[in-house]
Amino acid sequence: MDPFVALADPVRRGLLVRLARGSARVVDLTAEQSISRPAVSRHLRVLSEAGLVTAEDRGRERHYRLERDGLAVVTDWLATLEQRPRFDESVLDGLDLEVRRTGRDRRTAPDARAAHPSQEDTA
Amino acid sequence: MDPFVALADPVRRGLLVRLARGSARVVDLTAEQSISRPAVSRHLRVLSEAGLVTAEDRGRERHYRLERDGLAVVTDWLATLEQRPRFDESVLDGLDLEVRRTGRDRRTAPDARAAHPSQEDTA
DNA sequence: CGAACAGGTAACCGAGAGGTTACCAATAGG
DNA sequence: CCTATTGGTAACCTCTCGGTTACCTGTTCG
Repeated sequence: MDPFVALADPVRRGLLVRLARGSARVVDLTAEQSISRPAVSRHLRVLSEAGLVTAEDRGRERHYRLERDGLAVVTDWLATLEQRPRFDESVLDGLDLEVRRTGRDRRTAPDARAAHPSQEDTA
Repeated sequence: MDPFVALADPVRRGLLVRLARGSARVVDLTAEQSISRPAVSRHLRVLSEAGLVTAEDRGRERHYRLERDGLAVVTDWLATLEQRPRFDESVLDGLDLEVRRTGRDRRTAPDARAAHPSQEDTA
């Protein structure tokens, strides 16, 4: 299960916030969520399959716990996004505009658009 | 628009990854996504409303750019989750189990469950 | 043993997400 | 000026998501 999808639901985020304070049983989690217990149970299953929580059975009750390691895949992805490239194509992009304008006047270098390929032919 | 929801879709994440390399036009983005341009356009709108991208009109084309500041709300939330509480309730939780077991033998302190309130009465 | 409690699953249902095609406006450029 | 290009929007359709109620199993304990 995709952890990004798991985090998209506000109820599930609420459950995670609650579990960040410590493990809890399903009934306890349900009491704070104003939705039915089966709904909470399914949300917990999604979170579990996403690797964001783990469950431990103790007799007739099941204790869910936040699995912080599961957050790594999300934080790592975000970290790569925050890294700006060694050479931002957007400057290329602006440069491209200049070339094209010049091309309009000089009527040369029509291959300027090769910089950002818009292959309509393949589509 | 909820940035968490915006990040839940793999196509949108792909768009963000692409934009992390530099700004791009809609046709360019569409060429890499194997879905129709209107679909890409709507994804971009979602990302824009989530504050994850910004658009700049240049003539007839629109250049989308990654808005790294918009990621902050997500990363911040994740950061709070990763903070373990000064006193984890799960130890309380384990302690609670002891008390309850003792209670079973001694038949005393039935209010032990007050530690984790399961108010069925309110439901 | 039998009642109460904890919790998962199944069946069902309405709303919304995401895809497509068709259409439109605006700009670029021969 | 006329056509191609860019890109947004509308209408439509399907499928999944998230909710509920009903039902079941397993554990606890008087």
